[in-house]
Amino acid sequence: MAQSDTVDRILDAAEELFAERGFSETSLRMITSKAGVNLAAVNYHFGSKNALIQAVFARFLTPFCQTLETAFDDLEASCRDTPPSLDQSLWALTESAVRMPQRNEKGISIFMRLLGLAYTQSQGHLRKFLEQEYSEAFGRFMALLKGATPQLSAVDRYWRIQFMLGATAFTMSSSDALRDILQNKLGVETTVQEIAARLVPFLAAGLQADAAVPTLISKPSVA
Amino acid sequence: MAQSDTVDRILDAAEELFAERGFSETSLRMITSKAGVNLAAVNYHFGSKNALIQAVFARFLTPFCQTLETAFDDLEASCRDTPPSLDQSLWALTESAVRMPQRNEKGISIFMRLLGLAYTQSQGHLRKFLEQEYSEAFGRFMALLKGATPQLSAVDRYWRIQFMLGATAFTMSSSDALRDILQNKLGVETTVQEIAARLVPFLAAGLQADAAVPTLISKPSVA
DNA sequence: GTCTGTTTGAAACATACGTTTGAGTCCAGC
DNA sequence: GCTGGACTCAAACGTATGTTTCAAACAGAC
Repeated sequence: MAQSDTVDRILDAAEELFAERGFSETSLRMITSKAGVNLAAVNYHFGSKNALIQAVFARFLTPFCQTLETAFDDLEASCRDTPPSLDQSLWALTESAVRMPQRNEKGISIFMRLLGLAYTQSQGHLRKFLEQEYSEAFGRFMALLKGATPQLSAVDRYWRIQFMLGATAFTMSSSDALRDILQNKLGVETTVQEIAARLVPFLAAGLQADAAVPTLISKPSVA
Repeated sequence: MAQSDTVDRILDAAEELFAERGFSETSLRMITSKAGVNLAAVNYHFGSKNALIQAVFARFLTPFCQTLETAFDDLEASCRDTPPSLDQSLWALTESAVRMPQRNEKGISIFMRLLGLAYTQSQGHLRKFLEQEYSEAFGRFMALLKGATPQLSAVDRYWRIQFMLGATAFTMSSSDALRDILQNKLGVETTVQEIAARLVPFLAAGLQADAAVPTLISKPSVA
């Protein structure tokens, strides 16, 4: 075997199982038996289950963030004085995600689902790890959004970015199930790229909507 | 004690702990010790942990769906020939949520977080239970959305509804964390009502955005 | 007061988990 | 050929979980 083929097999199995079932619902025994390796191999190679979780994220997030930074460099270089538009920034992001070299056809949806889980499941160690490692790329994207929406207040922008993250993470994390439902209901096939193509205008429109007055809750008058 | 005060104390404790930590991360022992009751009481009164989870949802979801159906009745009665507008439908939903009688000040955010968790954590039994019990109200809301967006194709509408669900479920499921971050960053306090008030225009704008051509993936030309 | 069904209590049960151990295997370097 | 470090393996460890048990306490009806 190549030097520590075991490590990769553990990572592959863990990635898929985590994406399917979440972190706490996936045991090391499931992972090792799917990977066809010994139970002790996880603690030998990674140290702990938490460290394995972080390694799974690092394996796809590190190259993704490099791709992303390059895309941002290109974007900023191409329009030196005016800030990049919202569409351009969103496309830079989605393209980097879609164009990532995938291990298999499920790659992109596993990727998205893991990101969604990272936000959703309250794994303190993961949140800290991601903040430490990848805050730079995230910060650059935020700055791009800020430049593209100067009309928004900081608070409005903050919440709308959370809404965007939610729509993206949620949709992509269950994209397989949602595609199946659509296939059954309307007989329509869909690719992840098409979902992204539908998502981007939705997000852009939401982010640029007229700001509401958030302190007043009032029912719109009927007709 | 009143007849099975124990049941309510278990439900209260479970509700709060589930919202804080998720389902699998909350043990029956945490729940019973927080509730000040014996461990066996859960299995005696509810039968199993899964049944307790469902009971927690039923306690707030059943009255909520009744409120919701009434709001939908009113809405449809008030505009007999033209279908209710998108804003009206969205407001009927959020108002029903916000106006629910709360057990305490954390009530609404617990409510929202639980709904988010129900979507996010892959609890098969919960999903089945919710579909069985509450599909009617959900179906009515879908029909309202359909009437309010006749310009959208079925496929477009399908995906945009998923985007809306995602933004809502995701934001609400981490609303406490997101509020804390905003408090630290910009020193702004936020209520769940305000989040909802910001979310509605975002969703409405996204749902009504011009439809994109989803089969073509093309980078927007620079500047 | 006694009886009956309901509810509580402390303890145990079986199982699953993450982790550790220590013997065994493999292979490059000398 | 031997040695030493890297790796694998089966087994065990300690702990935590959901669930069950059965005796004790309680309540209301007669």
